[in-house]
Amino acid sequence: MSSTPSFSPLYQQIKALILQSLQAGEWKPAEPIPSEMELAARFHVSQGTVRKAIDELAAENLVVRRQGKGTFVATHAEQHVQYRFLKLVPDSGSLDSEGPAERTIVDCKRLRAAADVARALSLRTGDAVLQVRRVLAYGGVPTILEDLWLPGSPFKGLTAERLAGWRGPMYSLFEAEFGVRMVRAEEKIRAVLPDTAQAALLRVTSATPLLSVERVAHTYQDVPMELRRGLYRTDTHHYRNELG
Amino acid sequence: MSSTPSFSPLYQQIKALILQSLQAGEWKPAEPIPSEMELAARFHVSQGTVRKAIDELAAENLVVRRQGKGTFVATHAEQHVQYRFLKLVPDSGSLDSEGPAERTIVDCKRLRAAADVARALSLRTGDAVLQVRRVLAYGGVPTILEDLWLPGSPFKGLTAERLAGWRGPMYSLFEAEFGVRMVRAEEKIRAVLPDTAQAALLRVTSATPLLSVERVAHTYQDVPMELRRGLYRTDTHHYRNELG
DNA sequence: CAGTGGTCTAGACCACTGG
DNA sequence: CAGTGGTCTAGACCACTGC
Repeated sequence: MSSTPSFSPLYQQIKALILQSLQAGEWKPAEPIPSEMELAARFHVSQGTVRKAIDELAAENLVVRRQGKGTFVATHAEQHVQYRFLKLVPDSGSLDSEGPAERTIVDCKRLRAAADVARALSLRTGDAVLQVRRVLAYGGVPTILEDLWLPGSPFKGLTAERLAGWRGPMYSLFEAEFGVRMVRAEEKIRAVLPDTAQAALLRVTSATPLLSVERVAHTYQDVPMELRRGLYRTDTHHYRNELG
Repeated sequence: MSSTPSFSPLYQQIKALILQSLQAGEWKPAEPIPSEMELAARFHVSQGTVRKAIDELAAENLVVRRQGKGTFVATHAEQHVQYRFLKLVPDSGSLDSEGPAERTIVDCKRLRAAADVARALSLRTGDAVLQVRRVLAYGGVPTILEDLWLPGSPFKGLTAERLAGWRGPMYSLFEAEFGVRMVRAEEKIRAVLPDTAQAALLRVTSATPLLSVERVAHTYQDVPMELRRGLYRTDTHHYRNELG
């Protein structure tokens, strides 16, 4: 029924079209997308086909279904759990018994990308990047030290003040202020010892083993938009993972 | 159309019924389950309803769909990738460029469960458990040291010889010889320093930070059936995780 | 070729939300 | 109440597998 050429299941084509609209910003984060009926009419397919397309988008966390209300563009802000990508949890503390993290921006500057940073972000060595270093503390105990690198152009105008003044997850600032939506990420985890600067910021000795978590976060189309190197203290917290 | 009482969507009830059959061993690992049409007839529902039930089972990796052939009971054996639950990968090596692990059983004995082990396995302190210690090496380099605890009764008859003689993943031995199918697991990851015995087995100094991975693996109904504490060297490998 | 899972449709009805 | 997503059905046809 659709006029789209090529061959793949219809619902995949519909999914791709919806994805384009999401990416183009036709609907803003946390806003509803058109109803299944409307989309079915727009694309000249049955509601069931639209449904299957949206089912996949929902499974990939790009969109959130809410019965009786509609389907909404996913966001890192009002996410039922904040910090969607952070898997570090307190050892004993039940659920979110732990208050919000106390955040401190240690450093924030523009510089030219080193080779490894450039490669991770699909830039060329020497391209402008923004580097941020911050510490997250829980109950006064510094627990996470993060260095992160962002490509210069999409994040033009991002400053330490902007970061420090923001309430809520950093990724929701990226969405609201720069239109950059992180959709998927991959992490490489190692055990390391901190250098003296790192040890000082986390208030541990340099003989304390720490979790090194290197994350590359991607927007749509698997475009890498952030490199983040975290050092996690694991004496009071642990990295929690589910295996299916 | 179904006669099952209570209220939940029909396809959920069907899913539960199929799950019961899986659990009861009506169909063995790697064997096909009845076709959608047959199941629809058996349960007096439409094929579409069975389909949705099976879709969920497939999403949970309990079952594998193969177009034109049928739907098969998932197994840890012929899994397209072996070691379904092992997320440690070589740093540079592309995919499975790395040969199979060289496995060494260091120890295997029956003893009474300590409090922490008992709690993880939902046993009582002092209940019989089997404890195994083994080392996995890649290219002659010992990389993983694992201690694991299994509840005594389901694994009656498991010996070091049985383990050492088995080709393929340990979980596929559990399936084939003891009818125990691990379906889900959760891991708690920390950075630690090894004690002297651990350091010796991995041939590192006791100042080498290692990844501590504590896994609890569950069968059907979320019954815990294995506690596994792994120490991973992360100088040549890393723990890889995907975040959706 | 027959049998399997995979797609697509059209229509009915249910459950939840909000005005 | 009307509008949304969620379930269920029945039937047609497609794509892949193996005999």
